[in-house]
Amino acid sequence: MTTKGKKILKSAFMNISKPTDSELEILHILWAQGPSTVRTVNDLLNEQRRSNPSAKEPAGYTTTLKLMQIMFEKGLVTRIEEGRTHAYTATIHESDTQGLLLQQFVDNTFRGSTARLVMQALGNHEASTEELDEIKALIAKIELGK
Amino acid sequence: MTTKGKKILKSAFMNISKPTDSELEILHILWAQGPSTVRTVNDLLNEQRRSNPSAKEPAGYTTTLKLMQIMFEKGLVTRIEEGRTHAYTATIHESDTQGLLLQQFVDNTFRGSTARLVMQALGNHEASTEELDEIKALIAKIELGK
DNA sequence: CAGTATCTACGAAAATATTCGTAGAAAAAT
DNA sequence: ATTTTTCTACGAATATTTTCGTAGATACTG
Repeated sequence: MTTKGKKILKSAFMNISKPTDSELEILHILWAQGPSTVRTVNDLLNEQRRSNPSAKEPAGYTTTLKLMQIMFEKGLVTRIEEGRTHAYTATIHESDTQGLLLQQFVDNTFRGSTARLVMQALGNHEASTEELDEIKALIAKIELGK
Repeated sequence: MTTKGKKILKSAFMNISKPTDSELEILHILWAQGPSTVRTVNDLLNEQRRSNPSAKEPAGYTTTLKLMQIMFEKGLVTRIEEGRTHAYTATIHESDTQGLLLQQFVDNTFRGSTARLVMQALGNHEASTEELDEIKALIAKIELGK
């Protein structure tokens, strides 16, 4: 098996394949919670899904278990045994992952134009005053560094 | 079949399902070129892929044909017969599609926080002075409207 | 005209992602 | 101590996406 054509996360960790949408849902929970059991992840996952009408149907326990086992095989998570259960931890950092997914998304959807992405994001979405201030501050900081 | 859990593009056009990655590649070509034949799309597609080392392998002609036929069935494109061949046209607008894909992407990857998306985008990517100015202008405009 | 190239349509294989049932071990509950 | 619950492991069914081979029609070439 070659890696040609595969999408690869090149964070501090090499050769970790891009997480699927389902995997990303789980990663978000692990990032927010820290090391968690399958039970915890499954409960939180379904809680989120139930409170979001456009989300997928709640997942069965073994579905989440299987996904996390696959993520373990892929190297997306590690796990340690705690008695009978396993505590899972994400091996990749949230911002690394977001950065690389963003890069791919900009390439795929905006043909690489970050500016157009930002315009679209700010234009469509109702950004709060606080968000806008944060962004302005960031721009100022970037301009200083130029 | 219900639409529950399906991802739906609600642009001016209702009930059009979200394009897959491959479909998006084709849409980009149609958006850039206007009405095009399968042959044209396939040629341009493979040209792009060959010049991008992290892209997928070039696609066979019937692969692209089949994809475009499926897109036609889904309503993502229309087509008119031109002699023996078909000229395909995207039915959805680029900015509508980008907006809705972006919404999903922000939800999936940034848990809905547009601000964090923008921060990540500006932070990682080398934005040009012109881009930054454009963005500042946009922010000013949004703030005026508040 | 005969042969070759090019097109559509279509079925189905291959690759990938998602879901769940079942089995067996360990813990908890009664 | 027996029953019930809660784990992991694992195989396999489903669903989705991507790829391609083949067949038949039409256009092009020599």
